[in-house]
Amino acid sequence: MDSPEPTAKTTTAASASASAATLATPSSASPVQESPFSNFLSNLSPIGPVKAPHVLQGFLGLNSPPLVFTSPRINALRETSFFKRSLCPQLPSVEVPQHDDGARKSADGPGDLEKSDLLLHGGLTAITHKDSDIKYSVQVQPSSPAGCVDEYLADHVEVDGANSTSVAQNSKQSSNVVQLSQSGISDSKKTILKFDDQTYMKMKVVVPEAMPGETEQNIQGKTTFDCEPNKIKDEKTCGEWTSNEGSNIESNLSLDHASSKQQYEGSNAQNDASAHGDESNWPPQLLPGQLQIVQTYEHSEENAGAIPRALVDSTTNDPEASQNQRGMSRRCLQFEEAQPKAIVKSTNPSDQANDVTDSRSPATPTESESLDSSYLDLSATFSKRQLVNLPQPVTPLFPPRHTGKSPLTNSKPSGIGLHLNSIVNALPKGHAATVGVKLTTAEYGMLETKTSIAVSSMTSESFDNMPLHILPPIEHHATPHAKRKYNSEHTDSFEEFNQTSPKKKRQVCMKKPLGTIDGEGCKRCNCKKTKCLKLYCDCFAAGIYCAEPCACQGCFNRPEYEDTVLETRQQIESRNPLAFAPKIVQHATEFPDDGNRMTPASARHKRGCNCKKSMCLKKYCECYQANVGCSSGCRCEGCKNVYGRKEDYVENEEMVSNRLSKDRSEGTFEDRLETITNKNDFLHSELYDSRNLTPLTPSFDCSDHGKDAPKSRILFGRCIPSPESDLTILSSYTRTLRSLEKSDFNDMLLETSKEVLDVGACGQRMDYNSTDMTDQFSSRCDTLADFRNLTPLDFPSTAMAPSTSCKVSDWTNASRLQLCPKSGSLSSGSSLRWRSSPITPLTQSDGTKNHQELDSDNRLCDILEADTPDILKDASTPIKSVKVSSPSRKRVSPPHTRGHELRSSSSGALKSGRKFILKAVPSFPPLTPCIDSKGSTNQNKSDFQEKK
DNA sequence: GAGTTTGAAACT
DNA sequence: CAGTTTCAAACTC
Repeated sequence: MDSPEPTAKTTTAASASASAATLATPSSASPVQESPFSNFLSNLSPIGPVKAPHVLQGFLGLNSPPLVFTSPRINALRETSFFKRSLCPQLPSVEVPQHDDGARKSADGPGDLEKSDLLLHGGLTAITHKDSDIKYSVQVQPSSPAGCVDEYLADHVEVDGANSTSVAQNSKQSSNVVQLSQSGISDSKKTILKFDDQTYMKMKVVVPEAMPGETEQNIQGKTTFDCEPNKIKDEKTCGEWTSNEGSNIESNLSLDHASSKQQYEGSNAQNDASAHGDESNWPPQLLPGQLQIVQTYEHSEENAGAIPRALVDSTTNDPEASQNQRGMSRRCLQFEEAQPKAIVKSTNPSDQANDVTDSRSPATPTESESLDSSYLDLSATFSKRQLVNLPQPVTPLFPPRHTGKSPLTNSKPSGIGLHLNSIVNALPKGHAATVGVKLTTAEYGMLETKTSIAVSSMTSESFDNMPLHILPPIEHHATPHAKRKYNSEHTDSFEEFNQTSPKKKRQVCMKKPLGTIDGEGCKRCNCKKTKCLKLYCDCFAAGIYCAEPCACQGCFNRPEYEDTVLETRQQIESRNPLAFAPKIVQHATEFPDDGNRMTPASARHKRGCNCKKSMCLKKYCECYQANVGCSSGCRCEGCKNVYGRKEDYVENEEMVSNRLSKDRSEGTFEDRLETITNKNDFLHSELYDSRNLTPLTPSFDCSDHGKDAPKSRILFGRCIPSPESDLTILSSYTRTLRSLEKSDFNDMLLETSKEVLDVGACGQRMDYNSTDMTDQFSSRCDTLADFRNLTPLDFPSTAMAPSTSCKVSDWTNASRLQLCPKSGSLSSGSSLRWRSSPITPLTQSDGTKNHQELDSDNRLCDILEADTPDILKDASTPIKSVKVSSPSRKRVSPPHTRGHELRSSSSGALKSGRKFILKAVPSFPPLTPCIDSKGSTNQNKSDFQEKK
């Protein structure tokens, strides 16, 4: 933890080369915040005073090189560190001033240093994530407290000054930085905003936001934060920029952090250890992010080197490109370059930058960036996917969850859980889609990140439609991009709140716009005693910030109190992981076994209602309020729910279970599939139309072409073994997937999807082939249930509970892996995808061949699964989740046990789930809308048949 | 708009 | 886990 200094020493000593030495020294200094280097730097350059701090910071980043020399690890990291260096310059300019100030302002004592170290570590971890995925950016922010950010920034700055690599950028930044430093912290911030244009402003904004979120953020961070809003407000889009760009900044920060981290680690083994320790010690918010990051880092380490380079290159290039693009380009570069790795290591920013910029096609700064980046990321991810192993590199997604803590990260990750809730409750269709994406990203890490990215890219357009200010923590914003766009569009709202802009996490609940679907969008709460920090508050429960329309008193559910909100969320989630999960889930049980029967309301309330006097005919009843029928989970008395009585539901379940048993014995698999598909389509259409619950983003809808969306939902529903499965969630995921398809990403996905489908088919075959179909199903169902349990989600919740995510994220990741495969087995259509879910290429022993290939697609599935799990979990089946998956995504848990239990319990739902699974398979073709290309679905189907 | 009813959330 | 309390929305007037 405290080792930073030692590391610095080592680094300095090691840094024999002049450039390396300069860089290294700063880096070392930056962590420690010691001024020797800064002084030295100041002396060297006229900018000195300003740069000195920057240099220090930058050097921190630079230190990595020296560090490299010092520590054996460094070698591995070196490349990354170098890349990071290049990257650092970009960020540094912005952060450096803050960092320096913050460091100085903050107690100079060792404690501060430790903090910084911790932060740095967190940043490093975050960086690793970055390398793997876009998510990293998000993670970084969330994970790293403001202090961390500052340090990182400082490092970057130093790097800029020190490194010649990113000359142009550095020059720009350095100038800005210098000015800032001179002006003073607050002034510097202001100036930064001005200077930064987009990127710089973003950086500052991000930092301040992050800082404010944390309790003890550096004074600088606070000052910046305070100042920023005003400036932002002044600038029309300040809020927007912050929010939108926040993602970029996050990415940048994350990158920087990553670079610093790597360097840092490389230089000091101790630092690494300390870093880990620090991570553990970090504030809860940070911890989750860090944890996630760490995990991802581990996975991504292989790729880390390449990625960092890419990042660095991108960053270097970014300066040249528009600032907005920078963030995006970085991400994109990371992904894109990650594969190429070789491309640039560090110094040749221009070339890479050019490439990046070229690749990008920014329509508008924010949007274009977001979109472009998303696309790029996607492409990168896909390229990775091609390898099948990609998921790991992509890893960064997790951080988003954690992001709840850090504004940036929060925005992305948190989105999921909250989104789900919000979506279910009131979010517009578009939101739902986003939610799904977010969820996936947040919890599923790499896969999620990819998907999220893809989604974000895809949805970015749709995001415009997304007015909701979803709490970041819960939902991991699929991608910063989406946020960006969203923010830009909704900046006004943000401005109102003042804060907000940067924080992506929760988006303030737009007055009514959100409710586009419902009309309400966000309910206006009227909390008086809970400060809108309890589930009593609809806004809080939905993962959104309270907005003007709210009549709440003493409201803390506002961006200004993001930290408080996140903490509270975590607490609530700790008590009930599903607290923020969507309440409405679709029941598999209702699936039309007969084929003709469509349960208009397949959706059900997770926990069910407990009405005694309202007979479920008033809005007191949550089921009624959600326009869903009561289910066996309800404890209502005298249920007369017009959407479906509890009694009827129970009967259905029984019938379904009976039929399933029958079908198994009698019907041919294909026939079933056909019938099922037909039914499903119908159901989907109904559900989709009837339900407000699953708001699709327009974009998604478009992609789906209407039909597809419903189908996809249906499939998912089928996939869900348990009656409780959330169609809505699934649908959202599918939508996201679809959106992805639209994007460039589609091609990649299609290929992968095909493979995945094949795999899924194989998996299904396996299942079917297996003598005990039921067992398999049950097991799968179990796995799904496990997933549910595992990933309560945050997706939603996770999304909602990004903060809690730390724990959740870990297990969720594992669960995902398992789930994917299992899920695949369960539900044919969705299952295929899930199965294929790359995450667990292997998870399923089913022996699917190319799980890896599938994995890429599976990621999406995973995401979906992740979402579904939450729902599922919540939903009826409290199946005990068996921790299953290992980080590697292999299935650890034995589904059988569960399956066994399920059998024994033999709830109709389970049975129905099985049927669904079979059905789902056939439905794939229709589902195609989902991420997977239609062709892929067809192939899957064919494959499946063949296998049969 | 005030008061009552209701059921979920929170607490014990 | 069950019972009680608290809370805010839904509802009524």
